[in-house]
Amino acid sequence: MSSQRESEEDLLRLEEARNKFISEIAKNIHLYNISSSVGRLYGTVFFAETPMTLDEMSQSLGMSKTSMSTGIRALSEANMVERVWEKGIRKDLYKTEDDWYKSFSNVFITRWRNATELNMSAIKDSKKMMKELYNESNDESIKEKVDRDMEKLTKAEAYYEWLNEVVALFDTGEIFDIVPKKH
Amino acid sequence: MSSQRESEEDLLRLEEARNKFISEIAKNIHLYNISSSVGRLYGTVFFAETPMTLDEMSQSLGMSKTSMSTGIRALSEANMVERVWEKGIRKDLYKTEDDWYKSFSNVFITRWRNATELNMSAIKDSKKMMKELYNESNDESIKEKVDRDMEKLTKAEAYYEWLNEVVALFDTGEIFDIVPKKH
DNA sequence: ATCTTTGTACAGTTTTTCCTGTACAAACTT
DNA sequence: AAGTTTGTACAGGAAAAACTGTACAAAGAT
Repeated sequence: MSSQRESEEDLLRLEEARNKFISEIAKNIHLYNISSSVGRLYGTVFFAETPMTLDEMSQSLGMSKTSMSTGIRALSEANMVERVWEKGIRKDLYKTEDDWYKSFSNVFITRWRNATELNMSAIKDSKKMMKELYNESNDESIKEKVDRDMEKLTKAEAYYEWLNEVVALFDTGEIFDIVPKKH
Repeated sequence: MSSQRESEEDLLRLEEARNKFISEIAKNIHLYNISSSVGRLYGTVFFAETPMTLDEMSQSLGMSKTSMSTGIRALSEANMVERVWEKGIRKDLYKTEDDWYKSFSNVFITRWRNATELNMSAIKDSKKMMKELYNESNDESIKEKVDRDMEKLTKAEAYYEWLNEVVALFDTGEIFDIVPKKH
């Protein structure tokens, strides 16, 4: 038999244990470009026994419902939480995406693919402008400068091509042949 | 022969071509947890024909020398620029690290390794607390909750182990056997 | 030893980000 | 149809980050 008092103490201890992990998540989630307090939100939903409503989150974190709304949106965009349907319940319900591999890949792939593509396209533009300048200029010192710059850009380009292939490794799931998922 | 006027125009065009790339870097450098204006600083040093002093950067960007100092420190910590010695020159000189693979790896590895290790250690702590609670509690509903939480944490742990191995792939350079460097 | 140059710590200001409360539209209930 | 409930847009306020100028210590020049 367990007394009421004991149970309350136990619940506090459970809270404490959960909080340890939640705090760490909050500290490191900036790697996903997500703020620390939205990280706490994630942690809260992660440990929730059932999918949570915005009001429950607000209550649990002592923050406004508006913040919960924007926080959940950020987490959704990063594929870290998802909306869940339950019949008879009018409020929106959210749970954490339980495939951690998927959320990591999603964030990593989208961010880096986007960056490499934009950078590569900027390099192409810059090179094109420089080539034209090279052909049209009569100034030797300018031509030398352009030459050096183009070389630098070509090196950068090669790197971005490499990075793009690395991203593809994750995108295709090939990475899991190299480093298998753990169970 | 090239006139003075022509050369000035050419220099402007070169500036413009460089700026195209610099702006793109500035836009995407937040992926390295570096602010946009420090990204411009990076780009400026990248295209400089010789290593730059803080005063030259300040002049070139129209920003305070203090900002250059802190900006360069951030870039150094990310291994994106390095200090360079030239005899007879008293001022500190900086150039960009020209091995892009190295700077990427450095940032990626340090950040993610650090995060995974802290998270794994937090998971271990949380699990330990939960195990103790499980053994000491007499409340069945608490025990169930603890059970479910531990399962969640175990899943997260497996993921972090995987991530850690992925980081090792980059750390050891093994990644270059899988996706070879471009030339 | 004195004078100059150079990088950065620090305090104050500006800009940006984060958070809240109010207000309201969309959807549901009666 | 009128009345509720629920999520979010938006404006204003609080907190954090970025930037600047001043001041000074360390190192170099005279």
